[in-house]
Amino acid sequence: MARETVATETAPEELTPGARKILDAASALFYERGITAVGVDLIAKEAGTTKKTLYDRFGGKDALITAYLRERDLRWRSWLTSWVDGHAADARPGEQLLATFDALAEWTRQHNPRGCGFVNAAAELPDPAHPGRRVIDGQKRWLRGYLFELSTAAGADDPGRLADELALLHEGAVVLRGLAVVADPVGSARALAEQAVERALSRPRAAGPPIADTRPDDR
Amino acid sequence: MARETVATETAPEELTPGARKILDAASALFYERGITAVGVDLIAKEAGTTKKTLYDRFGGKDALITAYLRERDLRWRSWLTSWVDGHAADARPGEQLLATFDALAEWTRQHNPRGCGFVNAAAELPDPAHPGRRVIDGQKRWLRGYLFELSTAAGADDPGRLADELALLHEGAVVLRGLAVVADPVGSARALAEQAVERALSRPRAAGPPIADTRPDDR
DNA sequence: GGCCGAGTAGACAGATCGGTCTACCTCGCC
DNA sequence: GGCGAGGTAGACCGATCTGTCTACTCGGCC
Repeated sequence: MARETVATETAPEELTPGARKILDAASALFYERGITAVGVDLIAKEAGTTKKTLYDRFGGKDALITAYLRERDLRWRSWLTSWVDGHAADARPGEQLLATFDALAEWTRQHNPRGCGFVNAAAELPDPAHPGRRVIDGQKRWLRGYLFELSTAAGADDPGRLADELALLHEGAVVLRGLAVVADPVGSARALAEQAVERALSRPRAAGPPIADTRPDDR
Repeated sequence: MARETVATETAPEELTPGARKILDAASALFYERGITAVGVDLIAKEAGTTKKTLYDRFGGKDALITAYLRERDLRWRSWLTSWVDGHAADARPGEQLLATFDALAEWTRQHNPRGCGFVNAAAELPDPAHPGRRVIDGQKRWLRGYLFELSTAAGADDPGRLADELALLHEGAVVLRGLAVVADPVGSARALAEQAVERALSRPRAAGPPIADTRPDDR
């Protein structure tokens, strides 16, 4: 029983060819049609494999859902960090914070026509005990933490507040991308972010003990 | 066939007692557990009625989903407008725009522990032809239009841009409410909104022809 | 009294759900 | 040559899905 769940524990590169095809098919179907609405039969058929392989490699649908979320999370993290590192490495303070919105713009263009995959998944996983929920929480916490780091490095007067605000703008932009009601949500978010960053940097943090982060609950 | 769909076309007050119980039960279950995951048998059982009544009154699950979204939409609209009218009727310009976030704060406290019901529903209704999608689009467009009206009344220099920004902040706040990663998302959104409103009102609109709205696609 | 809208009770249908199973094939490695 | 991991093919299970149906009850209205 412990061996079968190996696919959800190790790096995605170590997946068996069959498991790789299944995870690819499941990722596309889960995002495009919803998690509950997609059955394991369809996934196996779309992947060109059989349910046997699916259950041998992943153990069950819940584990497959979790693997889908985990891989999407990893992809987003490396996308964002490599973009920020590459496009604003030695720019003026605050530029890296705004670069996250440029990364988001390109990400949504390529991978997010239907809104945030994690928000959508959370809507379908109401049970807080579901393993996928931990991945979703981790993704949101990671982004907020990353923004907190960049805010601190930029010298924001209250990096915790700025991180909260920028995380909010990220979420709002991604969600509105999926609902065609605002012309350029990422652009609007970036404009608001510029204001927020400007304000946070206009009153530079006083020298002294570093300001503690004010995250809601770190358990 | 035309008669059966009466419940989805008329005001919710005109619902039959049985239909009322079914819609109430369905609304709670759809929001708390997700739309696809909830079956009609459970809805009928939870409502203390039978499937027969459900199909006689609503015609089918899709129509029931649409009725759920429609009623939730109406409730939110009247909640927001009455709050804004009551709490900031004769205040200084821009105050009404910020009052929408106070209304949102109380709304999420009472009705939105699991994020935006419309965003969650959109995640489960990928088919653009589903009648529920029109309700979701209508809700988002209405909010954006309402914010545009308030922005214009407040004398914003670019009410279209301000409406886009405030709509974005609303969405971000509601979504983040459902994911406990930011301490007070509505508060953060309100803080950002204050900045945006202040900026939009600091350069009052020049006299002359009214600025045309720049909505993405009004069909 | 007669009628009809509304509701209850519950069987029923066909499809699909997640999940298990047997049987067989193929490939690389010892 | 033998062995085991990975895969294919497909039957099978019980449960649940949406949706339909018959039969009966109740209450208000003409």
